[in-house]
Parts: sequence; C-alpha cells; structure tokens
Amino acid sequence: MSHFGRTGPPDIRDTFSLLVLNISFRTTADDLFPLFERCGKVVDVFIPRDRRTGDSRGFAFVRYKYADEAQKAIDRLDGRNVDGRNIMVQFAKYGPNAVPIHKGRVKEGVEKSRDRSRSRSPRPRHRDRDDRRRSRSRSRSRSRERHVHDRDRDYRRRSRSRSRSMSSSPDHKSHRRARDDVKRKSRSKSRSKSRSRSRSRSYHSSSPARRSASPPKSPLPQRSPTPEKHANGKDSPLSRSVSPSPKRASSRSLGSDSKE
DNA sequence: GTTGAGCGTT
Repeated sequence: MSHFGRTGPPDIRDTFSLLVLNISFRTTADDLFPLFERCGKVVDVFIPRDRRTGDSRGFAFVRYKYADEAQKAIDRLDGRNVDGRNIMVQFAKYGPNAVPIHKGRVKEGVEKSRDRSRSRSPRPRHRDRDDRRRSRSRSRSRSRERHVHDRDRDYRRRSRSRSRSMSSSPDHKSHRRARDDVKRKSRSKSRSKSRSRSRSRSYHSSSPARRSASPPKSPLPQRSPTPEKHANGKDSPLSRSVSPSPKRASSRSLGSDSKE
C-alpha cells in the first residue's frame, strides 16, 4: 500500500526511492509527505508496517520523481528532527526500484535503460554499527527471556536474523530434555526409598519456582504411563543405563566379577 | 503506553 493508492506503488517507472530511517513509530506518511514535498516532487511515501499489528517499523520510503530532488532532500532532511527524532535520509538500495548509486551520488540517466541491474552491487557491510546492534540484541534478549514463544514478533527482523536463527540447533534442546528426563526418572525412583522426606523437600524447594514457571502443567504424571515399563515389567531406562548390552555384562563378569 | 537496527506495499 502506498500513500496514494491502495493497490501498491502508483508509477515506479522513473522514481528515485529514498530510505528514511530513524523515524518515530508514530510518524506516518502524511507527516513525511509535506516535509519531503518541499524538496521536490514526491511521487509516493510508503512506510512499511508490521503485518500483524500494523505498526510502523520505524522507517519509510519516499519516492521522488527526479534524482536531483531526491539528492536535495537527502541534503536538507538528513538529520532533521521529525517528531522528536532525527531522521536519516539516504537512497534506497534494496527496493524494487533501487536507485543506482555512483560513489554516493545518484547516477542520472538510468531511466533510459535498465542496465542498472548490473550496476547494483552488494556493497560491503563493514560498519561501526555493531555497537548499536549489540545494544539491540541485548535488549531483545531480555525480552525473549520473558516471552520465549513470541517468534511472531520477530517477523521484521527475521530476515536479517536468519543467520543467528540457524545457529540454534534443536539437537541441544533434545539432549537437554532427554538428560533431564533421565534425571527426573532416577529421582522419582529414589523417592520410593524416602518418599516423605524427598517429597517434602521437593515441595518446599520447587513449589514457588514451579508455580511461576508452569502453573497448570504436571509433566510427572504424564510420564508415568510409559509403555516401556509395562512391557519390561521393570524400570527399563535405569536398567539400560547401567547395563546397556549383555556383552558388557559378560565382559565385566570376566574381570571384575570376583572383585565385586 | 513500551522498542530503535534496518531496506518496501496489492
């Protein structure tokens, strides 16, 4: 959607897109349009919004009819304070109608041919923006701690965070889960010996923590009716843990039998 | 009510 129509960009034949960063989340296209219109003929103002919430993502695209006017807008509006935040105006690079940039300056005459596809090249990304990125990551980490399953909210940074997302492998989680499972089972078996004491201690210790973590969840009774137990007749996980294979038992009896 | 690096719509 754009500022001028509901059916997408009006005419992107000969337009020069500017990326306006650091705008306030409350700033709308109507706010930016008059501001940028003073620098030249603005064809369209588009503010990408969140798909679900519809909130602004904090940046906008302003399309100019002429490149020189776009350049003028950059010169005049870059760093301008808009709605309490100083915006950053620069040429859009990855848009559908990305303007070719020639050494930081607009390359005029692009309209006559589409050779700009060749001119467009991925510029190096080495910048001193890591500082801000780290800050963002930190703040997000704390957010994720509170809400673990909010992957929907990461929609807008999902594309850039894909590298980090891929780093996390489910194997680790599975392993941890399995280990925890074993531990829990072992503990539950031990509880047979001193049921009251263990239970009492466990109750005191984990009652407050568990309540805050998962109130209505009770994973323990869910694991009790495991088919393995019924099939073997005795605790299979522990048995497996101690003597995984008969060959080992035999080997052990050879050398360590007399000792034990 | 919040956030703050980035690159776009039916």
